[in-house]
Amino acid sequence: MAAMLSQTTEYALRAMVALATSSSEALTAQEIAASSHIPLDYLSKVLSLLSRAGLVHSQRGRGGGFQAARPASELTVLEVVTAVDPLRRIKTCPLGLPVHGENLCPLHRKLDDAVRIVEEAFSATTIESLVGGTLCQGETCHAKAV
Amino acid sequence: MAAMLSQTTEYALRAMVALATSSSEALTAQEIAASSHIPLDYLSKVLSLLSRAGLVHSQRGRGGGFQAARPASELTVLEVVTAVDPLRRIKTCPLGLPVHGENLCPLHRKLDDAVRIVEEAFSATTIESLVGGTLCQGETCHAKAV
DNA sequence: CGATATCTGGATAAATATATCCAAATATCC
DNA sequence: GGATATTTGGATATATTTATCCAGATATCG
Repeated sequence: MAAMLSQTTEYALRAMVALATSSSEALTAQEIAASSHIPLDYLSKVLSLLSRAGLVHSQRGRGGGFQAARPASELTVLEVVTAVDPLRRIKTCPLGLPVHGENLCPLHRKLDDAVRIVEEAFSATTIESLVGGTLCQGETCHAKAV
Repeated sequence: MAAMLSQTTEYALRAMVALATSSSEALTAQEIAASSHIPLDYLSKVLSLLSRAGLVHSQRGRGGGFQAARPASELTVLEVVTAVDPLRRIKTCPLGLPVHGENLCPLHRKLDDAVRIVEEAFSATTIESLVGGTLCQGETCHAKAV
């Protein structure tokens, strides 16, 4: 029953969209958690991953919070995914010894193809392109849903 | 750290390829487990799912085993995946109330797009097309890998 | 019918992902 | 400097996935 992307990935993307959407200098974890419906304590871990990956800057203490390290127009979905829960390309045979280049069996070549096309789609999608339609982001989701 | 596809899915596909590859009437779970390097007891559960979904026929007792219910040329990867661990299209906003049609926010529309293209790729891939290159299937994987 | 081989399915264990709790470090404000 | 707000990170709890164990049902063979 596994989704294609983990919950951690979903949270990381929501958080980056929240940061990209915000006009203020920085958002606290609490603010992001509230607006994006993410459990605060878990979000803290995810933001920590994003911080270590260099995608956000963090500031401790009163008045602190998180800021995107780069403009949303220069940040892709793939980078966010990779920071918290990388897509795993199949490079070697999962059954045995390493197999290089094109030497995967047809099954694993096809499965890797699927990962690759998702990778390509995500690398062509900026966080900026996810901002604007406020429907599933924050409170407005409930307001506008029917 | 989640892969895009679950271990269960990987096993189900290996098993279907094994059944499609075999020339004999039926394969026992033990034979499939050995040739495809799948834990026997776990494979039993997976084969049970495939059986309930009608993708394989099972026969109990001595001389029994599993057979593909349909020719491999008429069975797609998507059907196998769907039988054991369905891809979950995003149809409603994961944050709030149901949102119909095109009303997902940009983030979830993009994520659903990714699921959709994988779905399309898998529905265009037959199990038959996975048979033949024996590299990552069974013992030969170890033999030919360098 | 008895022995054997096999699937079926329940119970349980181990590993991993997700979530929660809370103390410590750090920065700001007064 | 003291009070407060915040990130950081360790410890633990819960849920889910994966794996294992084993008894029961069922079929074949002699």
